[in-house]
Amino acid sequence: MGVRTVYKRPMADKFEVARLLREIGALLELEGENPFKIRAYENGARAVEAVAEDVAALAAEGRLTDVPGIGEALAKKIADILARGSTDVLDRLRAKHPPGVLDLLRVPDLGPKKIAALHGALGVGSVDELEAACLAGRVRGVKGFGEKTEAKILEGIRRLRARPAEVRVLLAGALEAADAIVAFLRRSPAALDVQLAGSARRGRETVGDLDVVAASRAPAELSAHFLAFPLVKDVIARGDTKTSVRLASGLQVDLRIVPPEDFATLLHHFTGSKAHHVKLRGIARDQGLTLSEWGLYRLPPRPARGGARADGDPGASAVAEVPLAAEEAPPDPSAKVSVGSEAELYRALGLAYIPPELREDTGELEAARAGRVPEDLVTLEDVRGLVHCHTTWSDGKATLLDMARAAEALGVEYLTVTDHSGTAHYAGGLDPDRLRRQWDEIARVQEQVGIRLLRGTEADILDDGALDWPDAILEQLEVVVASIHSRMKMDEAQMTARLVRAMSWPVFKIWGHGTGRLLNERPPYAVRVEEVLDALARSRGAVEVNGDPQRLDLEPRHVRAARDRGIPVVLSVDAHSTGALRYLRYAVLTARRGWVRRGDVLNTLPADAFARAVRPVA
DNA sequence: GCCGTTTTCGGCCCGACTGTTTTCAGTCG
Repeated sequence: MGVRTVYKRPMADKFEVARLLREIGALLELEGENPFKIRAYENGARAVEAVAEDVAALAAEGRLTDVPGIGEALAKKIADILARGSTDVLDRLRAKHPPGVLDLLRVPDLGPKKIAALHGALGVGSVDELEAACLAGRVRGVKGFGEKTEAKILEGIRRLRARPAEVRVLLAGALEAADAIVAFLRRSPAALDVQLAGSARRGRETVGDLDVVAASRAPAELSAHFLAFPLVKDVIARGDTKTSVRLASGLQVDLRIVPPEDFATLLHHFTGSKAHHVKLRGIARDQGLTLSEWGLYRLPPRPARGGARADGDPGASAVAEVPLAAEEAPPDPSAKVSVGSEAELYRALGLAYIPPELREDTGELEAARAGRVPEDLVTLEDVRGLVHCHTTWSDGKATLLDMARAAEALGVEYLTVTDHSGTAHYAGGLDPDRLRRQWDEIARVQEQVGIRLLRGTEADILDDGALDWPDAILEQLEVVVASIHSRMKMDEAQMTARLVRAMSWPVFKIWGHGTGRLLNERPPYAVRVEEVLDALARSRGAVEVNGDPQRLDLEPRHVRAARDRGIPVVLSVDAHSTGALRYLRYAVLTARRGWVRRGDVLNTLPADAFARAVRPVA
C-alpha cells in the first residue's frame, strides 16, 4: 500500500540538492573529516543527480535509501534540503566558515589541509586575503610552508584570475588536434601503438588537455619524435614515460609511453573517468586484485576473520597471514594478470566491456556486471541522413544546391532542409510566401542530386509556446524542428510552461537544441527539462542531439532521460555551411554518452521510413 | 557516511610528484 503524500513544491530540485551535498563535503574536508565520509557526500551528490524519478516524490515515500549511495543519514539531510533548502550540518558549517573559503579550494596546489593551516595561523579566509598574505611574505613563515610554496600560491591565484570562468577547449577543436597528433606519432617507427585517451576519448563536450598514450620499445626515440610535431610551442616536462607540451593554440598535450604489454591498462587508466576508476578498483579489490596504470595484480591473501573461507579451502584461513612487509613490497611480477586489451581487463574483473563514452560511474559498472551494457550504441556509420541544416534562404552560408551536393558527397541518403521561420528576423527567417518559393527550389535541386531532400523548417517556439507557422503550412511540411531563439531569460516556471506547451502541440516535432546553451558563452536557460520530456513523451515528437560543437545539447543525462521515456532521438548537424555537415561526429559521441542505441535514432532509418516517422501531421 | 555471494564492523583506489622535510604530508589526476 502506497504512502499518501501531500505534495508541496520542494525548495530545491535534485541538482540543487547535489550542489548542497557537495558544499557540505567540501566544508567537511576543510575540517579534516574522514576522507571516506567526504567521498560519501560526493557519491551521494552524484547519485541524486542520476535519479530518474522525482527526488521529492522519493523522499515523500521514504524510498531515498533505495538509491545506491544514499543511506539513512543522507536521506534525512536530503529531505531537509527539499523541505527548507538547507540542513542542520550545512547551517552549522556555513556559520563556522567564512563564505570565501570555498573559493580557496580552486587555487591550484592548495588543498584542505593547507587552507586549514593558513586559516589557523593567519586567519586567511578568502582568495584576496591569501594574496595579501603572500605579498606580505607572511605565508612562508607558517610551518610546512616555504618561499617556493608562497610563490606557487601567488602564481596559482594569478592563473585562477586569468581564467575565471575556466574556459575549456571545445571537443571539436580538441579532437581535431588529437587526430593530427595521433597520426603524426603513428608515423614514427618507434610507435607500436598510439591512441587518444582522456576526456576527449570519452567525448566530453569540453576538455582541459589532451592525453595520448603509446606503446613503444624505444620511448626516447618516440618522445623526441613527439617534440618535432610542428605545432609544439613549449616543452613543459620530459621524462622516460611522460612528455608534456603546449601547442601553439595553448592546449596542453601529455604523451605517456610504456612497453606494449602495459599498453591496455595505460590506455584504460588515462581514459578515465576518475569516478569510474574509483569504483572499478573497488570491484577489483573485492576480487583480490589491484588495478593501476601499470597493470592488474593479484593481492596477497588477507588474514581471514574467523570461519571458513569461501574459496573452498577452509584449512588455509588459519595460516594465510599477510607477510608483514607486504604493504611496502613492490608489486610481485608473478602476481601480474596479463591484460591485452581493455575488453580483457573488464573480463578479468567479471564485467562486460564498457565503451569509453559510458565511463562516468552513472550506472555502467552495474550494467556491466549484469551483462546489460548496450552493445549497439549508435555509431557514425549507422546514420543515414543529415538533419537540421540551413541555407542561404535564411542564415546559412551555402546555397541549397551546395548543401545537397556536400551531403551527397558524404555518402548519406537524405538531407532535411530546415531554414528559420518568420519570427527569426535576425536570421532571415522565411514567411509563408518565401517558404513556398523555397519548396520550388527544393524540387529543382532534387532533380540534380542523388539524395532525398525533405521540406522542413526550424520553427521558432514563441513566447506563449505556440509554433511559428499556421496549421495550413505545418500540414505541408515534411519535417519540423522546433526551437527557442528569443526570450531566453524567462524564469524557470515560465520557460518550462512555454516548452511544455510547445512540445504538447499535436504535430510531430523535433525539439531543437533543447537548453539553448553555448559552451563557454551562454548558460542553458532555466527549465525543468524532465517536465518537458514528459510532455514530449505524451505527445508526438523526438529530441535532437545537436552536433554543433558549441551546443552539444541536450546534455547526455537529458538524452538518457529522454530515451528512458521512449522518446526517439535525432542526431542533427544544425549546419550553416557545408563544412558543418561533419558535426555529425560530435552528435554521435554525445548521444553515445546518453546511452543511445542504433534503434533509438530516427535518422538511422532509410529515407522513406525516416520521412514517415517524422511527418508532422499524420 | 555507505555497504555486505566473507562482513552489521571494518573496510573504503592508486601512484607520481613536490616541497618541505630527515621520513613524510599534501595535492593531483
